[in-house]
Amino acid sequence: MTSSTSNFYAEENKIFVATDCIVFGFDDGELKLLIFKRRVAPHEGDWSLIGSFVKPSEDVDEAAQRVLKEITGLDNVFFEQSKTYGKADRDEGARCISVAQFALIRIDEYDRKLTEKHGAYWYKLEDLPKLVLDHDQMVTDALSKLRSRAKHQPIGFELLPEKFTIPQLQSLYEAIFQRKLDPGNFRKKVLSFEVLKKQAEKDKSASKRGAYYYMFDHEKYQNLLESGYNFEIL
Amino acid sequence: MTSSTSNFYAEENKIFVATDCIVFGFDDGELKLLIFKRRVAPHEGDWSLIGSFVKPSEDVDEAAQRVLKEITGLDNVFFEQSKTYGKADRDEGARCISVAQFALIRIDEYDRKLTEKHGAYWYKLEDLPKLVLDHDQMVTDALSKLRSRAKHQPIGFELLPEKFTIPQLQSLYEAIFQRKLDPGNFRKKVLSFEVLKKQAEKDKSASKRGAYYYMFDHEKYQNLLESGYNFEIL
DNA sequence: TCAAAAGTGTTGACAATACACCCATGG
DNA sequence: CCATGGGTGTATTGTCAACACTTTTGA
Repeated sequence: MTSSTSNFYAEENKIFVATDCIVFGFDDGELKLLIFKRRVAPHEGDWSLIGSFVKPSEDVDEAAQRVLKEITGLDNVFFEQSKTYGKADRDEGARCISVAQFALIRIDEYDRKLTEKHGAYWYKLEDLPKLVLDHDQMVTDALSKLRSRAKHQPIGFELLPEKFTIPQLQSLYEAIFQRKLDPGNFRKKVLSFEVLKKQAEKDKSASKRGAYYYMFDHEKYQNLLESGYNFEIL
Repeated sequence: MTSSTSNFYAEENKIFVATDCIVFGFDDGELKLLIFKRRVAPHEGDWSLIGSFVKPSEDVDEAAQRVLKEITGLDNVFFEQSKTYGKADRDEGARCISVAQFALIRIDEYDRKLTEKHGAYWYKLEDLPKLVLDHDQMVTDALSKLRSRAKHQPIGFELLPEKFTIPQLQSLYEAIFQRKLDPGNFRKKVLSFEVLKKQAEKDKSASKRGAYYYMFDHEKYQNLLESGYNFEIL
């Protein structure tokens, strides 16, 4: 704060702070987003991201965790801050800024009954309905952030089950970047990082031959990160 | 907001929102940061980033522009949002979240008298004093953001005077990335983008032979950006 | 036995790096 | 005339995309 702001510590300068979550999931070869239909005014009946006001006693990050837990039943979800939306007129109801955060969740783990109870659904990214306020923009921004992160760090793994095959991983990256990748080259690249542990079992669901399962080696990854390794995928 | 939040539209849920500016400048081959010594409580006498509360009637971005104008006299400064700091206990005075934004300014253009009047000074990045609250973290984060942006887009130009030489530009990038670059390769790379207009005059201040001035061609840059060109420097 | 997915190997084009070398000029 | 920084050319190395090829197995 500048030196001339002593009069600013006044109640009338306080404003609402919200957080909205852009929740990505991956299922059936498609990137999906968790949104819900508002059941209270304002904007009753409109589609919206999941969010909440931040309480004075809680961290902004905690607020996001709280909402997501409330709706999916999940703890310990991967979160990253996307961007803060601070236009004075962005919410016609009251002055309110919103800290957007994106989450990546394993779509096989969430609590279906809980989400349905809250009127929340998974939508394919391509056919999202119009969202309330500036939430469309939030999705666009978060998606581009997800892409740039996925390009340089293997965060994509957060969206897959613990055990996954290389072709599954490839299909995820194809969904994120919306383009086909060469199977041979993708495999070589991703294995060259040496952060995948090959399992003994195979997944036979997608082919007769079957594809070996792999697991992400968080420890090895941390070590490489700290020694400044550059994980450039694509 | 979730469906169970109607009671949240209550005055006691409002909190203070501030913005803090990480103001980078480039001078004398060094990256510098504009900070100031607080003259009012709390933390009187401590070094701090430049910032202000966001007024209920103004955009968060506007607030940053306002403060920077107040202290440097500059309008139309390059700004980018860095990150929002939302820990409940980050400011022991009052609950207050802060949206950090970094600015790049041409150090030859600012108003010296104005900054001095406000107790603000340019510090070399290497020997910054301890800053108030979580401002040290803000600087670290903004710096890493500056680096990743500078790597993929030529935002470095915002820090140089309108006319600059290739060696000057190189020296800026060396300051940003804290490592020496090969003059021949740097020149080739940066010219290969074809967004620099060569001028007729030379800068003779750094060598007897003199180096040609260049100017950034914003128009050409915009065109290339829109056609999806990848400006990867380094 | 064959279609289809998993996985391996090879190649050529191109980009990054290191570095040798010429240029211009003020002192 | 030479030290110094500006600027150009080139050889080597490494990386990436394309694609041919082999393996496996259920239907």
